[in-house]
Amino acid sequence: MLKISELSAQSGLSAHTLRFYEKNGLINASSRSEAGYRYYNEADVRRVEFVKTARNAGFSLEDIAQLLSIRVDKQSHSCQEVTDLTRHKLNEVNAKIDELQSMQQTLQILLDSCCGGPEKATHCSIMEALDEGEIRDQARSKK
Amino acid sequence: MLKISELSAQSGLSAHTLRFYEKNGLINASSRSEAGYRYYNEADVRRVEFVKTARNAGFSLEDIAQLLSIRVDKQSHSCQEVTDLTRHKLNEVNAKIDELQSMQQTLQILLDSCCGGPEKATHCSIMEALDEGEIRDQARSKK
DNA sequence: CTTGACCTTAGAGTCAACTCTAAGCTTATA
DNA sequence: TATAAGCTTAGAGTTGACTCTAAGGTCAAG
Repeated sequence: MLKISELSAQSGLSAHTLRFYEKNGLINASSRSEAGYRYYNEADVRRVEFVKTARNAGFSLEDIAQLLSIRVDKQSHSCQEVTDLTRHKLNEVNAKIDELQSMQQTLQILLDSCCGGPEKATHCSIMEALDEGEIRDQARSKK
Repeated sequence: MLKISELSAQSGLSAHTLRFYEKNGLINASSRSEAGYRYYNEADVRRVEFVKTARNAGFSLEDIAQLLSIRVDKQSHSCQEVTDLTRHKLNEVNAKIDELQSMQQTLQILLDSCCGGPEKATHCSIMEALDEGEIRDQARSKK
């Protein structure tokens, strides 16, 4: 049984974050000491690791809550539900990458166009490009 | 001279956003009617367009404030300042892309590994992979 | 028995970039 | 002249994922 600081050390998540995840229904300490201290058993630790792994894969806490509810009762859920979540997340990630790559290109072009020296910015080609607005408009994701 | 709703229509930014930008020192209406209505002249409109363009390129509002302060007094600033800002932003964008591409790969591998069918999730390989934590750890950007 | 490290809670604060609300003027149209 | 559309402000709310604070209880070592 681990105390919260021990789980924190082991998992790399702060005690604050562990409590925050608990408040949001993601994890739980399966028992408490008389004084109310959280004690985590092996299953708790595995659940925390699951959350960490899913978070690393890019899932939001809300997504993870869904994945967890599937995890505790796999009988009642299908692979399709899991792939749907995953595909949806992948689409989001892809959209974000597209957006960033477009910015990357723009910024690279700007950088390449400018001398970058100690010259006065009076004729700086970056400033000119921004002034002209010659940069293609870009779908910006809202959320 | 444009009223705020007219500038809004022309620029595609909401009146709310225009006021918000003003509150943050990015833009200004160079004059006001007797009743206090904002009136934007051509220079104002150009400044708003500059902000829009810079935002599309990926600059934060804080970056844009800096770019604007260079813009109004190019004599006192060098190309290097401008490229520094741009390079810094490019580095941020590149880091974010790396992070997202790593997620993309992970998610794609997960998706490829799972049947995605109506089968019960009892042996779902995505759930298993998340359980095993076999997914490489990933630097997650803080801000 | 005291000190200091650790634990508890509810709740507030942070970040960025909006987005919206309320309450009250102003202006254009019918 | 009445109505509706549009403008003003200060200030609060949104989102996601934390991060921190305050006020207090607990526990092990010296």
